[in-house]
Amino acid sequence: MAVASVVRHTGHNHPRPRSAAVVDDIVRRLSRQGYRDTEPRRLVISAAAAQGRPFTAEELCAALPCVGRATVYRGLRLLVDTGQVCRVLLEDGEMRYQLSRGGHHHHLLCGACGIASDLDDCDVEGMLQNAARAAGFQMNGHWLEVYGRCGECVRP
Amino acid sequence: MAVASVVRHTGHNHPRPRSAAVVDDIVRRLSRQGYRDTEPRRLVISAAAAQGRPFTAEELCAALPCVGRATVYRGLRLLVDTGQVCRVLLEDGEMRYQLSRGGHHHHLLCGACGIASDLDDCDVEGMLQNAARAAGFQMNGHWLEVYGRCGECVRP
DNA sequence: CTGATACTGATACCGAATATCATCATTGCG
DNA sequence: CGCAATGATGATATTCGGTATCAGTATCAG
Repeated sequence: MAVASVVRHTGHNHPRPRSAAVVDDIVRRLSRQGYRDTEPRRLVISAAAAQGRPFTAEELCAALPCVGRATVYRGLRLLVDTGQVCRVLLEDGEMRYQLSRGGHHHHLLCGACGIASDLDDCDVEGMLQNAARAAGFQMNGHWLEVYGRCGECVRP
Repeated sequence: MAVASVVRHTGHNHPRPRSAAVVDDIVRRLSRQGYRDTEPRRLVISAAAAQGRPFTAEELCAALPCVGRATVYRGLRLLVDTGQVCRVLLEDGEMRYQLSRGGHHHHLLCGACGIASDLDDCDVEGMLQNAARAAGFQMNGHWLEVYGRCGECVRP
């Protein structure tokens, strides 16, 4: 794959593919938290960024035959734990992953093309707070996924 | 309606637990769909009904040492597929199960005691429909879990 | 440069879930 | 009621996703 062959882990000034900026960004954030900047880790991030739709750990492994399984799994877990990648729950219960743009948001999951777009501006929070409080429940978090068809798949 | 006096398919006449009505109810619904009324299946349903909080397949197996693993897994899957049992997604991504009272509802999951109570009267549906439509998305389903502390755990 | 140490990756391992298949139980039907 | 058809069971083998191990390596602070 093109991306993998170009990305380097040293600080050289090569012309980079556009996903390189995203990778750099994440690597920088990780560095700030004490995590090292390594090539396998960059490859994992790069592959995650290259996926067009929510992916599984196994798919990442398949996309990175040159990186050890354990490393892919560890890298993915690190990204999830640090919030760089968010979990995406499919309608059938399968768990997948997707690079996160950060901030609170939910996913609009298209059952046809499988793409997950983000829904940022939705105030379920307040409504849920009220409903939960009415039930004597102190809410401090929620998980929401929305399923259906994206615009492209509805009107082809 | 006969209040469940005896278990029909075995020679034993155990006194029925009070959950027997629930079990009968589910068995009847399954029968209507062509699934047989068997003792192992009843045991699985009964065990599922006896759990006080969301459970895993393994927990059911442990609670039913006299029923084969495969049978427990098959039974649980059947219950999920037919809507008798609903999936409960924990905050950390773990999937558990719980007997469903039917009808559309969400779960208020207490992180302290682990109990999942139901939230029936909440109109996230409409709000989500609007938000999704605004994003050019045709919504036809959603998954929502609410996390926090139940009344008992907040004020002990 | 250099040492401390975080990281890697081949492999072994683990646990959850499913496939197999001979046997058994349930139910419809005569 | 009794019998055949077939759905269900359960011991076992197997698959599969994910983690633990650990010797060797790369990174980065000093």
